[in-house]
Amino acid sequence: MRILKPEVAKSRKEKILRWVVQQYVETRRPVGSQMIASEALPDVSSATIRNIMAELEEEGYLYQPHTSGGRIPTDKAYRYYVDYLANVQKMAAKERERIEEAYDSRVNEVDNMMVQTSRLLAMLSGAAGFVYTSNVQEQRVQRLDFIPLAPGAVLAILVTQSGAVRHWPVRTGYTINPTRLRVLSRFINEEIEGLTLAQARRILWQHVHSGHQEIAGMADLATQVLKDMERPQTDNELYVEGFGQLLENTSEDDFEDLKQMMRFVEERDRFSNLLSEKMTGMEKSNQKLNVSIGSENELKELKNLSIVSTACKVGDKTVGMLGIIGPKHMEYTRVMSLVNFIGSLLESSLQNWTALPPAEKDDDYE
Amino acid sequence: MRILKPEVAKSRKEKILRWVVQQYVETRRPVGSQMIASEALPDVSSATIRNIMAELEEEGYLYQPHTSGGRIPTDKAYRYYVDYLANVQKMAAKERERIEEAYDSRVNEVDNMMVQTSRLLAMLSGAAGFVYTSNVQEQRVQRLDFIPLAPGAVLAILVTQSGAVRHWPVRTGYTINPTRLRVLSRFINEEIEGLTLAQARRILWQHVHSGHQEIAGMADLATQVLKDMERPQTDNELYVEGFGQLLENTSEDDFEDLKQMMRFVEERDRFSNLLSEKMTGMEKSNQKLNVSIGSENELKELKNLSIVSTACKVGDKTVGMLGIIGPKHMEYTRVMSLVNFIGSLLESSLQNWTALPPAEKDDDYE
DNA sequence: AATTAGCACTCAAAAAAGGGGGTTGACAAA
DNA sequence: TTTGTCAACCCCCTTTTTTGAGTGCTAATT
Repeated sequence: MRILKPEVAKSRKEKILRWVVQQYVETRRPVGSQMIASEALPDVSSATIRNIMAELEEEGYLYQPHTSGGRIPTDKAYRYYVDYLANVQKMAAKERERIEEAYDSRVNEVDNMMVQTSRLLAMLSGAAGFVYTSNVQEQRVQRLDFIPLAPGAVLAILVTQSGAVRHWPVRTGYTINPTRLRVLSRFINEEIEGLTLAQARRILWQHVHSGHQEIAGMADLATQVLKDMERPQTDNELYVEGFGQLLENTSEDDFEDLKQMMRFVEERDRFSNLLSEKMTGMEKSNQKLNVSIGSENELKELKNLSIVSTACKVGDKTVGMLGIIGPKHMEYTRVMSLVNFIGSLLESSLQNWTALPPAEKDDDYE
Repeated sequence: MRILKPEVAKSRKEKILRWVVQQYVETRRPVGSQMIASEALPDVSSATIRNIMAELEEEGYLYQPHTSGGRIPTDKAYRYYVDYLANVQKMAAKERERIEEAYDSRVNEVDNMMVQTSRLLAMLSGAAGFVYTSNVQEQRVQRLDFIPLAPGAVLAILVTQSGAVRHWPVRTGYTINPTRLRVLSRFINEEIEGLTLAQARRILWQHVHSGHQEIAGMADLATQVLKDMERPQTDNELYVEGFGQLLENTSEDDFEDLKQMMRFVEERDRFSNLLSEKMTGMEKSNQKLNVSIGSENELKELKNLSIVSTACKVGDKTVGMLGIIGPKHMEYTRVMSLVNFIGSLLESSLQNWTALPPAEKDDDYE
């Protein structure tokens, strides 16, 4: 993979490439040979650097927006930078602590971990943060309960083993005897605990159709609940926060890019799909941290943006992803370690609620 | 209040003022006398119009950004426009239907009404939409239930009479017998149904301290639940969606304004406070639809933005607000009727779940 | 063979220099 | 009170000039 010859590479070519990337990320201006000569490599003349940069251009790492006026990194350069040049540094202990604290106070403060995590990501990265929970249909049921709300109305509450809670109101049209409701709930829980939503639905359908006695008279309710479980539920799976942050750290040049990006992200489906694909991809290759640079995303809307994401596991099951999306010219080293770290925080937070002794049968609920 | 003399006003001055506002909203360019003369008032010469516009300027309705080159409306003009000139037109029946449909399918599709409503507002207005739920502490409890999650962990579920559902995990540290949990739940519900959260907390505290038998041994749990109820919960009260929309319909000139606005909105607290104040203000003056134009907001971040909002009632109690926030030069007539309409939709949707026969005692839950 | 100095050339960005078009204020006439 | 007219204004757009950093190339140097 390492394309550049070791000797030259290590000593100069790589150094120059790294410098161009860093400089460009910092200043957002094409980098020229003089600048490098004077600030990074005082012992080498600008002419030499020009030669090297010409080589780098030929190899596809640099690119001149105009015949003269400095060069800027290509996607390939960023990729190389991320893969070989950016030392995936651990974050300073002090910073870790600071973040950890912020995380704890936020995540415990509010029931919705996902939103808070996205927000924290955004705040710390200066880009937009997201948390994506993988397809709910594949998650496993921990409990499905019903709370009588009012005559003719019941609140269904679904808890998955990955700790997500989903609730929705169900209209039955008629009032259900609360005792029977509890019986139903108990029955259902015995049947479906630990199954995926999809499986659970199948089982329940069978029972509804076979007119199981515990369900008798409540077929309506059961049917409705099933229908609601079935829904793609696209929306609640994806949390994106911090457009403001992103805007903040963006110059007017990127206005159009941002517009496009937002349009894309606000079509939740497309962004969800992207993340879903990415997730399975990462699962296959057993990758933990992923960086997708510009056109690597294969979506024209994202050609000037990068996504840094990490898979989020509970036990050995990938349950979601989280990360940030921001301009291609971002501080990869910092952001990568940040995403990495917050990912681990969320994981341990999830673990807290789910990796408890496998949901022991407390079916003496009666 | 009506400052302009009726005769002149009705016939010309107002007409010109209205025309300037509408034209400016449409084109975003200063409006000159010729334009008005040729397109709006062909029977009047441009010189006359100049005179009138000079008056309007003197009275503070118009303002010249440059010594020549047309005039643009001041905040005062927008205010006048909104108050007297914009006929608060009903929306076309067809459009109403269309929206109603969209609303139904979205709101029923997903458990989170608030987010969906915000999104719909954004989509239809082209600005950012928000829904704000007023201070949870004042909302009334419908139910508080517990679902055993795992040994040592319980999920608390709170349903308010305005239909909001809040849930959070509680760690007890030790496993609670589910039967006793149910007893507790029943006991609590008997005690606090219909009270405000604040009241409920007070009552519960008393019981915890007096060591009521139903609570015995579960003081830990109760205490934790109380603590969680007590939290300001600032975050879950405010939903803002559609920055993308807003960006979309914004020219590069407003970039800075937008940045400021987003910064402001993403500091949830400040925006919440603003809305909270606005809400009490509206409640006092018994106002239904409110429009705050530019500097009327008394926040420099919003000096170029307007907020159109409506109070949202369940029964006769104001439970929240919803509306849109967008550039000062928006189509007020359209947006106002839109906000109005969607407000009524949300209201009736809430009513559906809450104004049912006053939550009959189904305490035979046992 | 690699490096360097020097030179002519290129081109984007910034500054300067025109018009054009629409607007205004003023004033005199209707 | 309204209107016609006109000089002056000034934003906006386009064109031109200037400037400065950067490049490629070649010949000289190490």
